[in-house]
Amino acid sequence: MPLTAAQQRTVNAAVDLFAEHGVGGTSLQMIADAVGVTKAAVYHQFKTKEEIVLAVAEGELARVEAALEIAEAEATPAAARDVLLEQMVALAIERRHMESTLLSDPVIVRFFAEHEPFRAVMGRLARVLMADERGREARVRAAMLTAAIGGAVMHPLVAELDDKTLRTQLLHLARSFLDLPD
Amino acid sequence: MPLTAAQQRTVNAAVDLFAEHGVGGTSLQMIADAVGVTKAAVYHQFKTKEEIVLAVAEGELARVEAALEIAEAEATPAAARDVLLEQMVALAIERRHMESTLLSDPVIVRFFAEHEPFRAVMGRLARVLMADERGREARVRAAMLTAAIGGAVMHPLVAELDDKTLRTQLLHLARSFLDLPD
DNA sequence: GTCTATACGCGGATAGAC
DNA sequence: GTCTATCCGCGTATAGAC
Repeated sequence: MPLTAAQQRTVNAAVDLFAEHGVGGTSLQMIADAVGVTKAAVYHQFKTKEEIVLAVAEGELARVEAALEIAEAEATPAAARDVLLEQMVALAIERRHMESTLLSDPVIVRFFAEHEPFRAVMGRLARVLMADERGREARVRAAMLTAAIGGAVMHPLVAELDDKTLRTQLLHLARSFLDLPD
Repeated sequence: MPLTAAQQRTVNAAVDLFAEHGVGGTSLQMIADAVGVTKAAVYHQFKTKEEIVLAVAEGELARVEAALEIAEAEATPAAARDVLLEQMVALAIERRHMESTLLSDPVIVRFFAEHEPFRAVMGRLARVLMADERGREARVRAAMLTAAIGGAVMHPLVAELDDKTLRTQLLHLARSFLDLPD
């Protein structure tokens, strides 16, 4: 179900505010003020705050799905995995400038853990990431790699690196973690 | 400054509730009920909710510091790094059973990012983790490794693995990421 | 479809009595 | 140390105007 114009304005404002103050730290009043309407007007667009969070999360999910589409179009599992690595790194780099807490927010995390559509996408992501491997080691490796790319961009240690350098290093080290050539 | 008995009871209750519902999802009323007193009594122990969060975060920090003490007692940087890896994996495994969101919670993350004592410990951790290396690659690698160990334990992909297996795999893969022997 | 007005309950926080 | 009472802001919710 596509969003109406008013809903889209609300979501856009919410994304910025969630990224800056966290979901729990963002009130409907703040969102309403940012859009330039009243609380009740926002509440009319989305029946609950959770629905706004859901819309924001779905927006994020859509980007991951787009990355998956590109990767899964490759001919071999190995090629798909490598393309997915590039996509994941690119998404993570974009994300780093939203003060953000957006994906580490418990509320968002809960959505990604509980709602089936999110789990399905995460399953696809894991499958491509593991290529043709199957064992425990491959699972742990995929879990670590996902966490490493997503978490490293927010780490103070890399705060001073510019986007291009960080992107190159992340991709290089991710490949080396998988014993892939550069 | 050590905690009074009443403060310790409050903190103990808070840790469990934060782990289950997140910081934002835990009200002072919930903490008060868990301890068996009123909200105002809790407020007498800690002037604000943030002070409770701080006390909880300091408890977590103390464990990381203890791990660092053990690692830094080693004779060489390489040995210190390897011992620290073991300690970090052990801490992460413990943590996995707190539904948790505790360390990924925006409120907690903010504390670790803004308060100097936390930054100092994180600096020590990074230093030991990088051993005698200095360059950009070492920094990104340390950031990825920290995120990978901390984040992987919560990943759905490894949910079915028992603690011992996960611990072994994490340590094995962390070492391989650093090109270390097992 | 979009908005205003208004009300209810809850969570964070403070003042002051015991 | 703990209580009662109270204040304010926010999230939820409804009725109704444009």
